[in-house]
Amino acid sequence: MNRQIRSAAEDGIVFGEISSSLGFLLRLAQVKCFDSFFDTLAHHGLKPGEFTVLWVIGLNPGVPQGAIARRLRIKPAHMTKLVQRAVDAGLVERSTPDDDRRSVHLSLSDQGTRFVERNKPDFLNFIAAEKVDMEEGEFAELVRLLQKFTGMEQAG
Amino acid sequence: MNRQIRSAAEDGIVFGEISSSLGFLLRLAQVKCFDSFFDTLAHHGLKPGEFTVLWVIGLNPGVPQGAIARRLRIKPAHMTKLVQRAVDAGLVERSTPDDDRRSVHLSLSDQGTRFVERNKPDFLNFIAAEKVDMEEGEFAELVRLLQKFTGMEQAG
DNA sequence: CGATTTTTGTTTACACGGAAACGATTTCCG
DNA sequence: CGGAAATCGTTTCCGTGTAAACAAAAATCG
Repeated sequence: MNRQIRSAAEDGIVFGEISSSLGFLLRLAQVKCFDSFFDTLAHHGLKPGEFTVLWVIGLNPGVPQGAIARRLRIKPAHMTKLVQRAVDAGLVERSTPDDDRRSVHLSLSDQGTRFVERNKPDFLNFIAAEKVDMEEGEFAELVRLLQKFTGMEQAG
Repeated sequence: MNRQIRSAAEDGIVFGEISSSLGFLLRLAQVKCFDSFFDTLAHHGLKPGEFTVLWVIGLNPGVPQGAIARRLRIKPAHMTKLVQRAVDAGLVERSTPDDDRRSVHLSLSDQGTRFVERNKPDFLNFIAAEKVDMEEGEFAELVRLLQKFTGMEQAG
């Protein structure tokens, strides 16, 4: 018998060197987080990226749309649609400054501010709860290393 | 002057607690890996997931399609198309075992085997090169923690 | 055995995100 | 100044991945 075939049939699938690939592991980890996010926060009708954008606008009122897009690695075409939906929902307000009439600056509306404030606890609790599967120190270390890898150390 | 607005205008955007969110960091990290992948391996005409599937089929010939989909977190509907393209490209062969005629088992064709063998070095070099931005030990630790988080420790 | 339920993969319809082309403005320089 | 180039955001079009409904086969169970 070919042991490799048998083990595959038993779902003992072998991954080889790819199981040390950062990109591969990141995707698996992200899917896991994503699933967890929806299990926990689906009832808010929010997707992770949507809440993140609201959150960042709230912390940086008047920020140029393009600046957020660059920092969050959201492509301009997508950012336009994301912002459009948020404006339609009454959560975000656009303004065009006189000193550069190409650009669009973003702020939360009063309703948007209340929305973020109201959902903030759940969102932060979710961040805290992500670590359930790991030992405390290891989770902190994982976050630290990812911050370093992504260059997010200094933006807290 | 409002310091927060000024710093935003200078792109000194503040992220607050979200910069410790695992999901947020994973997305940024994945985008970074993704960009790096295309900078390095675009000329192969491969996307990361496509090569990964070929790789895993190569290591587990005759593996059921659904088993790969589950382990790689690829949804069945997507898996069907992915496999269809690989079959159309002559890289993968389907077979329906007699003992379960619902299922589909996958193997690399001769051409697919040669393809994986030929591109393996570049792919593995890419995995090795991902660590350029970090210190050696930290990169290894990051991989270890992600393996633990995703439950990939034992599948190497 | 025969009807119901479960499993496996496919089809269809759609949402998300991106590339390319574009319009509007600003900046750069000759 | 004035034309060329760069920047900023939007629009259009398309590829990718998903959910839902489906078809076929196998397992379950009365």
